[in-house]
Amino acid sequence: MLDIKFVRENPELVRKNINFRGGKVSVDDFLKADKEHRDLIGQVEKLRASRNISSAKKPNPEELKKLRQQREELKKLENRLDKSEKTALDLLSRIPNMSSPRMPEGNGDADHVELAVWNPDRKYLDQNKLGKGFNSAQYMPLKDFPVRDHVDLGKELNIIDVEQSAVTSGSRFAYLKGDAALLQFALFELLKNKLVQEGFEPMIVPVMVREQVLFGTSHFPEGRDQVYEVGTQNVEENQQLFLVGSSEPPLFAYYMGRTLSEKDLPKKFFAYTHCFRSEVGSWGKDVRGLKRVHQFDKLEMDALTAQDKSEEMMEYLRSINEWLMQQLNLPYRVIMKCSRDCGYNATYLQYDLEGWLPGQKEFIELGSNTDAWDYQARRLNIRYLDSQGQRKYVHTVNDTGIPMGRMLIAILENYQNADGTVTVPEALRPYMGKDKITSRK
RNA sequence: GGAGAGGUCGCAUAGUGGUCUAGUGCGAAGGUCUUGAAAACCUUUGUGGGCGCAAGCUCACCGCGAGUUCGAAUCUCGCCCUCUCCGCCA
Repeated sequence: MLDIKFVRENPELVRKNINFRGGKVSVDDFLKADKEHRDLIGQVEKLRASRNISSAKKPNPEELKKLRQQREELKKLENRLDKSEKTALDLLSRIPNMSSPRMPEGNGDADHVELAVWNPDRKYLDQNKLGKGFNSAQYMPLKDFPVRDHVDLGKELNIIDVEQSAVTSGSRFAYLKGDAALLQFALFELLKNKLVQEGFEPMIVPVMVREQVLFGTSHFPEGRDQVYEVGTQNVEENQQLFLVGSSEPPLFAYYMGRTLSEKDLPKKFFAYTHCFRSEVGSWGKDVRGLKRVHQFDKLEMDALTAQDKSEEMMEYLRSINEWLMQQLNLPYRVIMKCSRDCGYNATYLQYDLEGWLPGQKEFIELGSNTDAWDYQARRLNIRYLDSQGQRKYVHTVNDTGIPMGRMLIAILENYQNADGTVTVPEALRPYMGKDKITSRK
């Protein structure tokens, strides 16, 4: 969340930014609750101070009577204090992050700014051509035969089964078999090796976490309906656990409450986890195949940086995204997301990586690269001591890395051949042990 | 699932209702001494919030949350975590 003092001192800037981002929370409501809270703090502390003085020594019976009365008064005030604090904090936590000056204003697809467009044959598109009104899809490669989508292809090759998953689990699940499963492992190997070489720390993390963790990364309160709650029956008493939709919450929460040293920054790490998403609100949309499922696997890259270093980190993560796509020889673009479609409240600036699908003739989102500035760090209370001994909040940057299911879609559609086989991308062959996926019925 | 032990300032430990404004040791920072260092000695040493231009004043924090009390690290209840043992188990 934002620095409470910043909001008090710059209500106009914050209001403008909420509007820019299409938020609904009212700054005035917050300021009012905050003022009430601070007034109550003053009253409560005055009472506590006088009590502390009176109780320092054993009071006489007459004083006791007075003090008993005072206690009741204090209790009432303290109740009001708690309530006002919760109200103010709840409102504050719903205010979106301030936005990068680079973030374009807009509502959706037409308003994102293209940063790079690449295809395997012609490489980068001239930067000067990018911009509003340019249709980069026309630059992307097409097939000269009827293209099957990943669901048909997966069925023909007997490597993706969404019929049996419908029986076992319902809609929005999939079985990956044989070469599809091997492809996923190969993708993991390719990026994992690169990240280890780049000095990222490999992590295996809990995928069931407490509310506090999801609040910390600002997936709560606003994104709560996207998250699965675990029933309490087989869980420790009074524990409400949630299935994560991303490894970002448990990864960042690993450093929750800690003060790091500036010389330990940046910290780069990655995790490979299942991700669970309810997808309420998108019922009926993208229901086919692997595109939007309740459970998928992800290799995610995250980083903690010193202040003023997160933008650099974001570019670095983007360079890894692009390295991966170029290793795989997949056509893609990188876009800068616009103000009313830039992920969640924590976003300071967001890039999306989109792969090209020659069958659908459209781009598919393959990942988000988000600079959250100090927004998550403040909630998670992750700080560092700078070289002057000043305590500061770190900046957090997170990047999807590889969303396995969707990357499979991109590979299957781009690498299919007219005869129904799929060529294995060269970079994955060492891990696949073959160069072609053929039907194995 | 059952039984027991424990959780106090960076670390280690003391503290079982009011000089606890949490003591002591270690560590760390500064200083004295020294050619330099070590040792010794002296001083300092947490986090967060509110008020204030500031100096400063004040509140909260002893795993977490409730409660008892004029007053809680200390008493009561609930919970969490760690360790040991039994049971079950990949």
